Parts: sequence; C-alpha cells; structure tokens
Amino acid sequence: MEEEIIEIRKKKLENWKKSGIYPYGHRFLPIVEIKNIKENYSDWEGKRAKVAGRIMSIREHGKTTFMDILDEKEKIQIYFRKDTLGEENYSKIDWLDIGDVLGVEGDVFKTRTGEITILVKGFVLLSKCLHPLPQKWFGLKDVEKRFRQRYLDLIVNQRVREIFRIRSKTISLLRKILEEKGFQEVETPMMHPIPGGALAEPFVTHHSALDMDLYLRIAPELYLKRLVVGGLEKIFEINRCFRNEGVSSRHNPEFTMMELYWAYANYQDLMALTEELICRIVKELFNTLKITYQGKEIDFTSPWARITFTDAMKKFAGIDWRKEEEVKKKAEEIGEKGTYRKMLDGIFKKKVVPSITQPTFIIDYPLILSPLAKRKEKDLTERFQPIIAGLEVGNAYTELNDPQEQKERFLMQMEEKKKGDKEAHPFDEEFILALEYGMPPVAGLGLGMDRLIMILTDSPSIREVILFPLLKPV
RNA sequence: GGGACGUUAGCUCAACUGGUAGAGCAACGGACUCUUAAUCCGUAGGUUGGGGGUUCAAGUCCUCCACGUCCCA
Repeated sequence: MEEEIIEIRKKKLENWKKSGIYPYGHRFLPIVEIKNIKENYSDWEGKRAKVAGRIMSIREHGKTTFMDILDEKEKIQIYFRKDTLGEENYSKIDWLDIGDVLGVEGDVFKTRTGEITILVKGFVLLSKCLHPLPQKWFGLKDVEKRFRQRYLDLIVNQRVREIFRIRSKTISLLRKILEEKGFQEVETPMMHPIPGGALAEPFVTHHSALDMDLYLRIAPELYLKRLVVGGLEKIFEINRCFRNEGVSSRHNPEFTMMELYWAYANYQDLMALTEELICRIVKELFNTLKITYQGKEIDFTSPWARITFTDAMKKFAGIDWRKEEEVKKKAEEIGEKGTYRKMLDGIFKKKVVPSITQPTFIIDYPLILSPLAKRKEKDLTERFQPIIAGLEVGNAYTELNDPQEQKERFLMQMEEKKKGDKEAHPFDEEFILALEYGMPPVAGLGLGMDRLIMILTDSPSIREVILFPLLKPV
C-alpha cells in the first residue's frame, strides 16, 4: 500500500537526519546541463562534471549501483562504486529512492556498452520524494491525475515537457516577430465594467471597496482600440481572456489570446500578415511548412485558400444564409435554437468550420455576426477568420471607426439581447465617446494561442496545451 | 443541462453468463563490482471511486452520488 511505502521513505528521511545530513538541500551551483555532456561527449570524457536531477531508476548490482537521473531536458546514467565512494558513503545509497532529487559530482566516461555515464565521486540528496512515482515504463495515463497533478505528468511524460516548450517558443517567436515589425506590446484591463469586444457570456466578479460588479474580460478589443484613438499605431497584447461557456476539447474558460491593431491597414493587409506570422513560426519550429495534425497533413505553404462566408455556407451547409427559411430549416436539422444570429453562428461553427482542414481564410462575414467590423456592402463586413484543421484559430477585421454607425450596431445588438441572446454585445457608451474623437482607420487581428498550439503540438484537446486546465474539485 | 462509456494494488492493466480479486513493474529482505525494462531467490501489498439495495453469494446486477472522457443541447 502507498501508506506503507511512504512510511518506509520517511524512515529513510530520518536516517539522513540522524547521520547529520539535512535531506532537503540548498544551493547546488554551478551545474552543467546533462544535454551538454551528452552532445559534447568528446569534450567531457574523463572530466569532472557536476549535475543535478531526479532519480528515475535504480539498478543495484552487488557493490556497484547504476541510476538514471533526469534534469529538465535529458537523462544520464550515474555509476556508484563501493571502492570509489568508501563503505560509509556507499551505504547511504540505501536511503535513496526513485523520485529523489540528487546532486552528483563525478567523472564522465563510457561504459562497455557505450552509454555515457558519470562515475560518482560525491553525491548529495537535494530533496526527498516521499511518494512512489508513477512507473516510468508505463508512464502516467490517467487523464484526471495527469491534469490534477500536472507535476507528475511533467516528471514522467517527457512529451508533455516538449509540448510546453513548443508553447513557450511559439509565444516568444510571435512576440519577437511582432516587435521586429514595429508593434508595441501593451497591457489593458482584465476586469471590465462592461464586457465587450466579442460575443460571449462573461464571468462576473465583485469589487468590495467600490461595491461594484466587474466582468473578467472576454476580449481586450475595445481597450486596444482606445489606444489607437490615442495615437498608438501598431500595438499588440498577449494575455488571458475568460468566457463563461462549457468546457470541451476546444474550449477552456480561460485561454490565451493575441490581439494586434495596425493603423491605416485593412483586413487584406492582415490576411497577409497572419499568413506570414504563422508560416514563420511553423518554419522556425519545425523547419518545414508541412506538419501532421491528428493523422492529417496540414500544409501552411502560401497562399492559403480564401472563400467567402456566403460561398462557404452554400458549399458546406448547403444554404443561402440570407434566406431565413433555409437558415431556420438547417438550424432545426442540427438542433440549433435561438435568434437568427445564434442560428447563423451555430450553422457556421458546426457545418463549415469542421469541414475545413487546410489553412483557409473565410472572408466577408454577415454584419449581424460582426458588430465591431467595418461594413463592406450593405449586409457584409470586411472580416475574416483563419481556419486550420477544423479549428477557428483567429478572427480579424477592418475596424468600424464611424461612431454613429457603431452606435447603431450596438443598438442592433441590444435588440438581440432583448430576444434572449446572452452573447449579444452590450452597449458601451465610453467606447463610442472614444470613437467620436476620431479613430484612424485600423485593422485588428485576434489569434487563439491555445488552438494554434494544439495544432502545432498535434494535441487533440486544448487541455493538453494548458498546464492547469479547469477541473471540478474532487 | 442530456446521453453513452469509464473509475480494480503506488503505476499500467486482467478477472466469461454473479461463485476464493490476479499479473508485470514499483516496494521490502537476500545474492551479485559495466548494469540499463539488469538478473536470480524470497516477502508483503486491496473497504474494487462513495452511499444504499437485490442475492446463500456482488468488482460483476439495480439505484443514488462524485469525478473524468467522448458525443449532443
């Protein structure tokens, strides 16, 4: 039983203390990365190396012992000999367990079988592990445990470390490229008195001292546009947004979004930019533009396909979205209820988006779905969404900068709200005020970082790319 | 919110139509000075997610609950 194992390990902990060694160590620097030793063996052969990591396996062999220790990136074998360490030191190996964090100093060599190994000259316990570790051979598969105790997942499943390295690199590359193009990173409020910038239900919170309700932001859009009014021409923000919707393999209530605004540009410019950003990231990460997602090849090579919303609805849902009877009929067929806006949105998300695998821009969305986008024709806007592998990875448009028209659009949304659409966009007086001061023509892009990273890491669920996805407490 | 499926040793998994809960690894004791899924000998490990019920007998059937996965609204 686990409790018995813990008791035994605690006893070993006591043994360390009794022998005068505190089993939770302190500074152990400088150390060398195990990867460095492995990759540059010829430089290290016969030399003294100091490394630290977690014990992943122990193989006792009479008066010698082999262990594997794992640092952030790599594993290395270490070799204890009774004759090199002496009776007393060697006997302390008995108080080590799989899972302990160990500091080691010794000489680098290769075993008969060619394994790069450190012959231990001295070792120090840096932290005791009191619980049995999941078996490395089988890994940890229990999804619930993996997410609740993500540290175990990270210790045992090296692929998980890799996924989050790719996540980190993706965001840092994006930041680097945007900065290189002259975009400035800004931060805008996460707590909004009026939740705007997207069509979604917000989380509500409360400020005690001011006794006011606030909403966790569903998008930074309206604040970023205020900055454009203020004269900032190329800005971006990478941060969390929150939407009060169900969780699924594509939705987590908090997720990371990149939004950028580029003054004097339009949505055509943004399509080119989106393509460039994503292609450069893919190329930089994998040195190719073709990757596999869930068994399907995704080819990012430019130019990406473009299809209008109208054509896409015709092609994949078989309807003319302007004909209310057709929309109603289709909505009923797929079980989508609610207002006209809601039905349109539902049909698009269920029939069109999942049908598209290769990187594609869907362009020119209905006005009713896009309350903040500039009008293209009477009922269409200059808007596009990049769709990849059946996932909406972003949203972009030429921004509506006419305060009078924005006001009318908000009023349209109010009508939707009255009809029971919880996701309708609220009226934001202060945003209108900002527009009245004159917002330069500007185009804005939002990229869902989690979904993009799902595709880049071949992850079937958004939870695989978020370190601590939301789970109900047990 | 609804449906289907899942939850068995620390981990990964078995256990036929209800009939003594098992294996591998991990752990513990012993042997072994180049092993690497080390090997060999031996030992221990369980309120089968939780509550209630049916039955001579429940991991297995019924019911409620919790959590998760997938699908749907």
